[in-house]
Amino acid sequence: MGIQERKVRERERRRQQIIVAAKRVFSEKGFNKATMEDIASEAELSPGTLYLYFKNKEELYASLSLRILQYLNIRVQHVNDEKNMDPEKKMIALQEAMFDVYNFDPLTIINLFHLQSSETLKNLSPEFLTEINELSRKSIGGVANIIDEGIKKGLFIEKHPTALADIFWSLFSGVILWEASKNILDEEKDYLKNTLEIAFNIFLKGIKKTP
Amino acid sequence: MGIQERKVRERERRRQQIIVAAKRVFSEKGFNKATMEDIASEAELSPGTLYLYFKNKEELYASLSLRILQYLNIRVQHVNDEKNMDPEKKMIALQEAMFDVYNFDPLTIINLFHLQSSETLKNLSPEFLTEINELSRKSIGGVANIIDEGIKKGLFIEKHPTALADIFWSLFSGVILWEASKNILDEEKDYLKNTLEIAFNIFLKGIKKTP
Amino acid sequence: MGIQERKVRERERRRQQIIVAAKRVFSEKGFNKATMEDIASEAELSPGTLYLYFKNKEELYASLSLRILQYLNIRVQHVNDEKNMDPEKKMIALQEAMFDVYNFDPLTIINLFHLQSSETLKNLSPEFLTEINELSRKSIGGVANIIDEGIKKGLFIEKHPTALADIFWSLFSGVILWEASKNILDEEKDYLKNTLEIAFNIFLKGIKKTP
Amino acid sequence: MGIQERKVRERERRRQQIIVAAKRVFSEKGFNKATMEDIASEAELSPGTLYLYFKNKEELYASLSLRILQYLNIRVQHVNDEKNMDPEKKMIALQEAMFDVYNFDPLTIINLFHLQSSETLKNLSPEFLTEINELSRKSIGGVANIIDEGIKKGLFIEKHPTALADIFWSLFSGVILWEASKNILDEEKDYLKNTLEIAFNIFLKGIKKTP
DNA sequence: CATGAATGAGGCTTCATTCAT
DNA sequence: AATGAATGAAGCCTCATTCAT
Repeated sequence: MGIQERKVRERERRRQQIIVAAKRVFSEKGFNKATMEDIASEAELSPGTLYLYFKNKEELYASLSLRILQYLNIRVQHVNDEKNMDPEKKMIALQEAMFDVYNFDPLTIINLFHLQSSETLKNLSPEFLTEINELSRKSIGGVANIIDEGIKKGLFIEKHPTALADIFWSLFSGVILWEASKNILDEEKDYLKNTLEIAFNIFLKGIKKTP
Repeated sequence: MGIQERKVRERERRRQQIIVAAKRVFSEKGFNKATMEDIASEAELSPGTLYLYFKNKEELYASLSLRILQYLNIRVQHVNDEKNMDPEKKMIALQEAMFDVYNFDPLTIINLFHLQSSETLKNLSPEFLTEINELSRKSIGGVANIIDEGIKKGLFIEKHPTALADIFWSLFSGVILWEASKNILDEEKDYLKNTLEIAFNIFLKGIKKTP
Repeated sequence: MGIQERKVRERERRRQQIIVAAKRVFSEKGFNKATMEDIASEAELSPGTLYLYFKNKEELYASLSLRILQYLNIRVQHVNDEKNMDPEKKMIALQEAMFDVYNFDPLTIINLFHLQSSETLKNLSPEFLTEINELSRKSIGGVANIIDEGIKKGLFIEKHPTALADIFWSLFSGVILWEASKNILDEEKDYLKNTLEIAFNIFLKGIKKTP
Repeated sequence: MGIQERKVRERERRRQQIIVAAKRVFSEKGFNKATMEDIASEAELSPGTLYLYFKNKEELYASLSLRILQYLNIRVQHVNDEKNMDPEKKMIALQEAMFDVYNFDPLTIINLFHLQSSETLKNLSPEFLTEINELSRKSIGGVANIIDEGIKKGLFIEKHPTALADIFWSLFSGVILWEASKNILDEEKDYLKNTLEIAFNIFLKGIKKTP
């Protein structure tokens, strides 16, 4: 039995090893410029080995995003499930959750938003599209729930909650992508955290009903 | 001289012809899946001809963005230059300007944001990077100016104006990319305009000082 | 106009150039061991060029067979169309026709039979399968016609003409493949022509009704 | 010693297990599309194990043919050894023998003829080539013997007996391959047995001297 | 200027084979 | 003996770019 378990653990470890390498390479070069060879050598494996763990380049790439989306999802639902917390507090908790997720793995979050805002999406297999789609919907649905609660309690402006949740999501991804992009344009200091905080504050203030 | 001029005009016309084709093809397939062959045949030209007008595929792609950025720039400066308009009005005028720019050429705007939020950026020639960088800075600088004015007049919250301008920019691009992406994920109705308007309202409300 | 024609001619010439090279390489190495690189360098072209004329390796391979099958077809129909020739004479004419086709391009005939008697068939695109199928059927149908005529005239044994035509075809391809194979097994003298003639004689004698 | 024997027996059993699996997989996919992995999993073994019993893929493939050739050989010699049977009867016995061999293991017979009529032959190791060559020669030699007897007794036409035996062999393999191929081209009914019988009859009639 | 055929580098992927356990 | 994960060589094919016409 022990032997079986160890195999499973080793397999998982190897998968991780590849994922870590892929994350680094994809982040540095982007999906198209990154080669499987690059990733293999970053992972100190042979190219063929990658295919024992991932069906193809696309699936490897999408795997990164799936993991982080799942994590994000859990965090959003967590906030959602708090019974005795008022919507505004929940929004702040949400902000913290998204911060955490970002900090947990910034490269992958950037990858995810790259994926979501790019051509690559068009070439993904339908299964992956569906999976990503569902996970995204779930997360945004969670956000929409919280906002809806606020609307119903007369705290937030009366707009379609999903639209507001979309805007929340757009703001988050927009800021992250734009700051990442600025880092490429000129390697200036990284203002991300600060900017993100201001952005969230503006959003919250913006959706609150004024008395 | 007339001949000289005509030549110049014809050259410019041909360039346009290519740009129009490129815009369509890049929008449909994304940078990497679009081939020079695709663009050539869309422009009813031969592949070789493309290289008489653009150094390479990358430069052709970036050219699209440069044009729209220049236009956006002009519109932003216009708003900026209004002497007798209070900052809040200017923000609304800005919103309208960005709407116009988007409507003027949605595909290219999406292209621009794809470019800005993507791997492709990394592979651009330094010259292009600089040019895009400068144009973006100028536009955002214009936005920052307007916001700064509002801050100085005690109308807007006291945050770094450039940070706020970045957020404004991020929100705009974030919403556009996310809506475009949703269109890929599932071909649902296009809520872009509506969402964008709500987003701008929230932003404006969010940066206004409450009495 | 001349220019157009010349282009067409040159294109055809280039196609031939590739076909000749492919024939040689496929004959020498067989479908699977032959690489596109091999063929390209035999044709003194770059690998990419092959793909301007043939969709893929498979199609290039099958093209060889199609050409010879078409030629064979014509020859068979020719014999078939002779009005004033008795069936036995026609059978002999048929034999000569098949000889001619073989002599016209032995390598390709061997290729054809290799193709037809091999696994490769299974991996061919459906279109090619259909095309080869139809051409083969036509040829064999022609043979069957002639045999049928003989049966009706009471000259040949009363068996299903298609079965007899199949046997005729099998004998032809069987002898050719077996002799080719013997040439590999040990480079002995080439008895093909002689053997083929005896085989045909036996066949003809075998299907003739004895008084 | 008992232990020794059991080991040998078990080793042989395992070899059989692999051969059976290989037969099935090669028949279904052909030599090149069949992977060692396929065969291993069909045999419910790991790929590595295959290499404990066969030097490589090629040798495994050829092994199948060797076995059936040996069996065929025995059957042919049997007929050959009949003292009190006239040549024509022997030819009929031969036909029955070949039928039996085919029925005993049709897939392998088809494999054998595929091998013999294909590119794969060229890539076989010299040792295997020699072995197959010798076995084939023996079988055909046996056939030639019988025919020679018939010729000497004035029953069969006066052609080189080996040539006639080659034709006999070609006819047999030709019909089998062609019918197998037709089954691929269009999954029509299987006329093999019937066709084969007619073919043999024609051959026999064709080589008999007419009074 | 325009063409478009040709190039050839390079990527993804497969799979026979090996070897540590 | 058996395993099966890992290897890495090699093949097919694409496509940005060039250049002779």
